[in-house]
Amino acid sequence: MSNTLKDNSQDRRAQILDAAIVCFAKQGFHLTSMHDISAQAGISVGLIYRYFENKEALVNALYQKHKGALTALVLKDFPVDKPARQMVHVLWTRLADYAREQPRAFAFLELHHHADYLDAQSQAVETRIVDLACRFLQAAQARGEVKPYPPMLLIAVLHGAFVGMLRKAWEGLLELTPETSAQAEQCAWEAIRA
Amino acid sequence: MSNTLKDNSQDRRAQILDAAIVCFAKQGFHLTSMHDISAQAGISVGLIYRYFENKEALVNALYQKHKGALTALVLKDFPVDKPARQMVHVLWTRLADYAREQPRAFAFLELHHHADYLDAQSQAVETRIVDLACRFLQAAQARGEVKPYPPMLLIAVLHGAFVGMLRKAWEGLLELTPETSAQAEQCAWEAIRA
Amino acid sequence: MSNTLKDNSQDRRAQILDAAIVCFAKQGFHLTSMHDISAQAGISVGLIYRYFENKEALVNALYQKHKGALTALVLKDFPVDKPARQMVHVLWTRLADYAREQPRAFAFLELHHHADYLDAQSQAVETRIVDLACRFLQAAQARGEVKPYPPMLLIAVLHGAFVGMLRKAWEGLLELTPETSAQAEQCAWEAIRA
Amino acid sequence: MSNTLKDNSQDRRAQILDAAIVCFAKQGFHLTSMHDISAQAGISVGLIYRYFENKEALVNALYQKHKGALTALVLKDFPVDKPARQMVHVLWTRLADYAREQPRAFAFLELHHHADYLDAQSQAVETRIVDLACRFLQAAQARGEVKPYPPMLLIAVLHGAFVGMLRKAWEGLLELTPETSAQAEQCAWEAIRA
DNA sequence: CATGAATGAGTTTTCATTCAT
DNA sequence: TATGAATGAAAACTCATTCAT
Repeated sequence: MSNTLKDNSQDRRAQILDAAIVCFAKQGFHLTSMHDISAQAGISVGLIYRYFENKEALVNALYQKHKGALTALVLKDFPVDKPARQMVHVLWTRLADYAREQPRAFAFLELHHHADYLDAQSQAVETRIVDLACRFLQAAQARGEVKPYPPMLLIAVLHGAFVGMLRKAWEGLLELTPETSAQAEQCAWEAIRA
Repeated sequence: MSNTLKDNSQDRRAQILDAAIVCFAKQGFHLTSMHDISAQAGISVGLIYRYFENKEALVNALYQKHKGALTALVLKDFPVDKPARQMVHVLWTRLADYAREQPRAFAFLELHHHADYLDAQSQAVETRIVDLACRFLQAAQARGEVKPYPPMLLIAVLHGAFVGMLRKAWEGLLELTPETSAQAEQCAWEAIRA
Repeated sequence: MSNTLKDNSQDRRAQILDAAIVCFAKQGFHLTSMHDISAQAGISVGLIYRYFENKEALVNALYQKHKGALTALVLKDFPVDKPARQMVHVLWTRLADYAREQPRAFAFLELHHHADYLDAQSQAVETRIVDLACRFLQAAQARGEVKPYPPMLLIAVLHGAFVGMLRKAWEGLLELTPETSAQAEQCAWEAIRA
Repeated sequence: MSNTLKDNSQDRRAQILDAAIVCFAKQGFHLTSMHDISAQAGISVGLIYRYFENKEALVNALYQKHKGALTALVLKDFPVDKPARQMVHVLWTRLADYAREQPRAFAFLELHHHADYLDAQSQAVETRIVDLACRFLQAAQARGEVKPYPPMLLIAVLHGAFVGMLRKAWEGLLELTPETSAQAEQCAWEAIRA
């Protein structure tokens, strides 16, 4: 195929990103050296720079990739016109699925504080999904299904509850089973329902 | 008096810790250099090492100091035998007061990910308060006031909701007023109530 | 014909050398990367190594090529048996023509300091022309036309004056016109004439 | 003394600058690593950065120091109102003295091409002395002592002749004695005299 | 007790050169 | 021939920590 090169190139990129997320999830951005990533990927340090301008560009590409994937996963056929309870259910289970299947990606996205190195584009990815969530919540408020509080507050509570659950699970303090996830979901729903 | 030395010593320690929290809250652990802290404190770098073994010991001392202070503040005359709703109210308002009055301490404690450098003792401080909270919740569960879910899950949701609220406020996406705080508290309560 | 290969080969060499001189004249040896040269030539990096052992061999080939070309140009039908004034005139105008027509080659040859990387052969090229000039000057001295100083000194003054003029022109401090060049030539002549 | 610290600091700076000029004169800017300089100075690499922001700041400080010293040396009690021949004599002998006594400084200043890294201030140092020389020459032209050519051209020829002489001496092609220097001076004078 | 100069290991980044395709 | 991905050594620069004063 004529696009073998392109494919190889994409493979390398993906390989580096995969290595990076292992390191970043485990140690965070600042404790991860470019050498760590190259070693994890089984390649030389210099090669990373053929694919990413620098460490910051790499972490931003990584953020955008996974935040984008998570967003897409959550929003795919999202039950926009269904009752809020069902939206919360879909949201929660999809987040939980993602956290279970891609624990490192989720850890990277939610466990660490990114403010240091995220660029405007990465921040925009986050902003976009928050805006979307706001609109859903406002619609639900209009239908009287959820509390008439600032939508951003409800998002904060929902998101915070989810992340709180995950953190305790990561710390080994909470066993994360379908049952506990469902219980947490119920909590989250009751937190915001009218 | 021999006490003068001790006092001066304590003053110095406090002075360094105060400088450190300014830096850590603003830039995080890894982006803060010992020189940053010494400059903020108006002393020399070397002097910090008379009071703290190394950077890690300093950050642990800082963590324990503020986590301890927060714990003490929250638990002071805590309405142990009152209804859960009231306990949540006291908890929430005390946390909110602390976050408002000691924004840097709260940012340091909750904004950053500490797993890298916290030692066993620091983790124990956290463990202690979580255990306490568990007991309160179990009592409330026994009284049928809160959901019969794993107490750790309820704690995760409560804590997560509070931190979520604060994060959005820090990001400038949410105005944190007594009213919004009260609304969030109501959410949190309904999240866990039976 | 087997010549086609040879010719292509020579073309490639020339193509690379042409690209190299653009880069070296602009940025100097150390700031020019092999990738810069390959990009300028529109070929791949690896290909350069089919024609030149390494970067140093390339710069030496380049030096010898242009120093040789300049030498040939200056010496072509040089008025060996004419009065020194006329020799200086021919020398000066040919140097000036070359500097005008091949500004990059001249910049490369005279603007930068080559001592770092020039090999024996490159230095020999320079030596050869200097020796030649010495002989001309000694003949002129024998005729009493130029000062009876060490010929090398007179060469140094002549060459230095020319390069000095060019440098100021490169720096934009001096407009280089036929008139100013002629004036400088007159200076140079009077510098060495008996 | 209360300024022991200041003095030590100045000593260190001077020590680093001294080491730097040895390296830069020998190898040029790009071939000299910060480690080379630290080794030459007998100190650690990191220490250089306490005294100079970075390599570029170091080379600029060095340039300004020596260009400034040379300028001061040349201009000290310069025979401004004396005949041009005498001015050329003073100029030439002082340059020659400096080149003999501070060969490395002179090599650094004149042998290498600085355009890459010199900052505005360093360039201003050079500009200032050239402007001054222009004024002297214009005055001499007004008195009919030197050729009525663009002053910058005369400067180029004078300066070029001197540097040309020095280069040949560095290359070992010319023995630089008081006599040859005087001869070159005579050449230089006749180059520009009316 | 207090300073801050000094160290050197560690980090990011570049680039000449090689080699499988 | 020709490519350009891959390597790894070396460079600039940082910073926690030490120690002479």
